[in-house]
Amino acid sequence: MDESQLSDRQRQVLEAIRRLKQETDMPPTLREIAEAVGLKSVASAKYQIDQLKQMGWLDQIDNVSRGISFSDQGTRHQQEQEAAAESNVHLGNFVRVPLVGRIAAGGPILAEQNIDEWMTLPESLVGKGEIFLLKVKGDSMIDAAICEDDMVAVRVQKTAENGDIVAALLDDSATVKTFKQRDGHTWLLPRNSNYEPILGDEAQIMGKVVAVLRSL
Amino acid sequence: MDESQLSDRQRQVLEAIRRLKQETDMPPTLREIAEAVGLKSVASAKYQIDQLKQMGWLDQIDNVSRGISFSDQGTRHQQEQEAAAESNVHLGNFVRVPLVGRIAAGGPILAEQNIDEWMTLPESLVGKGEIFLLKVKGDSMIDAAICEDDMVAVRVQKTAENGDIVAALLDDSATVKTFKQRDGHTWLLPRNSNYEPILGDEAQIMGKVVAVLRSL
DNA sequence: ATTTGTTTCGAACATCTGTTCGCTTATTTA
DNA sequence: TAAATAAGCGAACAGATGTTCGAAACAAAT
Repeated sequence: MDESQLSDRQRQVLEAIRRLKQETDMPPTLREIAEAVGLKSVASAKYQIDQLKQMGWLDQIDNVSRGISFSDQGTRHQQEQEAAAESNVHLGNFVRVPLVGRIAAGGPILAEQNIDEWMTLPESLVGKGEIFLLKVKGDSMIDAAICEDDMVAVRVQKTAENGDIVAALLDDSATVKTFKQRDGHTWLLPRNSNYEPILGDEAQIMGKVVAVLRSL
Repeated sequence: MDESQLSDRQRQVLEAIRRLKQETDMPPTLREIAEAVGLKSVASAKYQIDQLKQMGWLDQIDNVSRGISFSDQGTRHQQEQEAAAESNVHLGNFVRVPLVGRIAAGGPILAEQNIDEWMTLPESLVGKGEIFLLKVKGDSMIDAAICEDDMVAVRVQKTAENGDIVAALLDDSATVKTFKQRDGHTWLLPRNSNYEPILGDEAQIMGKVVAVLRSL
């Protein structure tokens, strides 16, 4: 994804989208883009958008007004732009994460009714991605230094690597265990010699534990 | 601008706008709002928006799709909401805490040259008071579920109670141990059978550990 | 010069979105 | 009880927005 393969017009369009989005706090319409870069037809703007979409710079939702957004790659580039433009202003990045209470199998984990409260944490602690907090029940992970009533920050992902500490859904209840695949089976390993490994073939991986928080 | 004059429905609408805006990175349409809060008519959503607009909570550009934004006052309130983390009881603020690096005996612990970086944490996690962060060296507290490279939040205080986990200054280096007074002596107890208790009569108590943070 | 591909334009169209209106329902007030 | 107010609904309408299509302008290559 090299910027050098962009035409002047394409750079102009990307920059206009960034600027308009910052000014109005919402993505621009095709007509707003057309006017911003001096195109006299909406179709021309759409043509440019379609090109950038195909090149992977933009995402767009069909038939949705202002449905333009930067793709992951495009976002990365935009952030570099912004960082270069205003280098000293370090706006601390924060993530607003829900503390999930009741867990119901089947339904979406992050449904509104499951959320007890919200907490805002620095991104330096939990990283990027979709994060939620889970309160730890029991002492099955004590040898991994995770105690009862600790809060774990979980980044949503469907799979995991061997050795990752994951939050998994098993029989309507969430559990935190070490993830291990072996002999074609998935195991959820407690880190406490008083507990036995759990066969996790039927378990649903909610995400990977990326941080541990404990209030004393 | 008191929140108490808001009806349940109005609170619901404000919250939905905030949530949808965060999820989609653009303000919602009236129909999206209607569906989000369970209103079956677009007109009902507009009715609510008009109310909130008149009350000064929202701004809206006429005839512009997704033209809804929080007014200055509304934004202020939203930020308070976020800062408060919507916790049911705790209207906690945020605390800006320094991560202390090098420790020098004698001098003030929180001197500027000792501070590596700053982190902003929710007060619900670390509580009130003068707080600093310390990176843990070694595994002497492993049985208290505090590992090497964990960060402990320390609330500054000169004394401690038996059983408290404290940060203490001993021979120019900071250490985290369990505090115990017995037979007129102060002991700093490691929580790892490989280590021996330390006589802490000469140690300077920096403060009490009130939280543990671990990034994985 | 001809061809080819890219880009722009204008217009028509389909869909989305905001607005208005009359009517109902429930709640509050007189 | 009756009137008034608040809240919601459905439908129709108008304006905004995305989409499609054909034609024209333009540049580069043959």
